[in-house]
Amino acid sequence: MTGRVKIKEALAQGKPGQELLLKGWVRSVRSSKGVTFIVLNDGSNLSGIQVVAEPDLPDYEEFSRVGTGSALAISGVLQESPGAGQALEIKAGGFEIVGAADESYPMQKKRHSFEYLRTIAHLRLRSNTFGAVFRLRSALAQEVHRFFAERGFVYVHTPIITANDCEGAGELFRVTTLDPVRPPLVNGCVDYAEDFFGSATGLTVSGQLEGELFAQAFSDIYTFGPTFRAENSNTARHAAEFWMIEPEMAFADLAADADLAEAFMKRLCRFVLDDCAEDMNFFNTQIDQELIARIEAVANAEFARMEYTEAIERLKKAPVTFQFPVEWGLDLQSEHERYLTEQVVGGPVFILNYPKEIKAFYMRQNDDGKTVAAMDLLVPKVGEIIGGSQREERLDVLTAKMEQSGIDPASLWWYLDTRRWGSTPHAGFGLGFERAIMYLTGMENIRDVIPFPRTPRHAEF
RNA sequence: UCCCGAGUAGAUCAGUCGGUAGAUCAGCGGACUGUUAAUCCGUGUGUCGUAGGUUCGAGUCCUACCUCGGGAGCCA
Repeated sequence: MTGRVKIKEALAQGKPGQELLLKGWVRSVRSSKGVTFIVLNDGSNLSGIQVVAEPDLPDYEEFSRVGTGSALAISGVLQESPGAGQALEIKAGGFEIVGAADESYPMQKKRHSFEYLRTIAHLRLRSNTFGAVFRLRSALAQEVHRFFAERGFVYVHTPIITANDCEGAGELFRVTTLDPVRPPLVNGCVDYAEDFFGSATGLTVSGQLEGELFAQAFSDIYTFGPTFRAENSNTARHAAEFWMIEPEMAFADLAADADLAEAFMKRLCRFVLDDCAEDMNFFNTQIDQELIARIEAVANAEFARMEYTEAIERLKKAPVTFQFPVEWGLDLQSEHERYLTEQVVGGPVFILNYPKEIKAFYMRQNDDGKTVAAMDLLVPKVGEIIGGSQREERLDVLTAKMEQSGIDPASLWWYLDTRRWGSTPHAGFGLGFERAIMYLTGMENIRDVIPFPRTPRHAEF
């Protein structure tokens, strides 16, 4: 007998007659007088493996009464299964109850609501759905790195603690070592000069600005790390802590940015279909029956490109009434985005060149004086999934935009320095990792694709 | 933060006109020689979210608060 083997390996590479040692947790027990079946799962796959025991097994009685949730070690022989539902199973020759679980184990064999499972986030990991979600999340993260590595992108770890919230994107979580009850004051305000970093600091809301600095030295870079927003938003799509992927390319314009985003999205779709097939089939069966067809369509699609101005014209001509107004100069609402991608295009579409008033200060001013080189990628069912832009590389234009936006250029002197010496046209985009997972799995709540989600009033586990 | 909905057994829910608490599943006990969320028989379970109020009487009506969910805004 060799050492412990993962169940996925045993099923993929094992041959009938082979002796195995398996370890995992009990998902279900089906017992009758002459035979007992236990589904054992060790997290390596969705299905687990069926363990068969007959009364000749030493301590058969104890085995047949083991509780759901128990940790077991099973030694036995792999054999072809006469029953339907699985090709291989293991005939138990010996077992050890590594960690017992009694009847108070909160997870039942039957289906639970996601709301209930969130209250036992430490145990929901042992369910089919969350096993599939977090296996896929792990595999997808590794694929993100492979995608960029193959293209020669440098992976940057941008700071998590930062003194700049200049993007104005969301509220900052404060980071401080000052006494919250009696902070040092100067002129009635908290004196952050006394604080740990000598200035007011918080958790990062984006690594983009630092990413741009790296792009001006390494050409092509990406960040992939945690991001924090202290917004009090209670929706299925918002979390206070989430992971974001932000590539940035020097010597690149908006078209190159869209090309990268298209290749990236298609790659992620292709990957989960090919390499997470068992889990994807589960999602397709249990969560969203059109999932695989939709992801397959995106993987094979030619992404359309449409000017914002044209998008507005199309929406105005649309034979449907929208809840929100459609007017050049206004931002697109979710209903507009979905109409464009689902009805007008029938597939993924980039909307390009938005009015400058509704976009961030760092986006590149177009020659028309009215728009900036921004892009949003819209996909069926969710709307916007990627947002990006070509950045303003001209020092004078950028400085003026900052002043118009109420940002003190002096506070971002280092950002402006990259425009001062060796400035290049450059572009990048941002993708919320959890939103990508939601899209690829059909899961509808961000709290169910983050292991231990942080949302207003929730930092448990 | 705003709007809407919900909170009853371990889980998911029903509860009529205000009259004193119910189903299914899980669990537990038993049966069963190949099951697949096994099946069959038997069996128990309650601070009805919290605090007030109306009433002879409140799970049910009223008020406030708490929590959760959905939608919106904001966004990734």
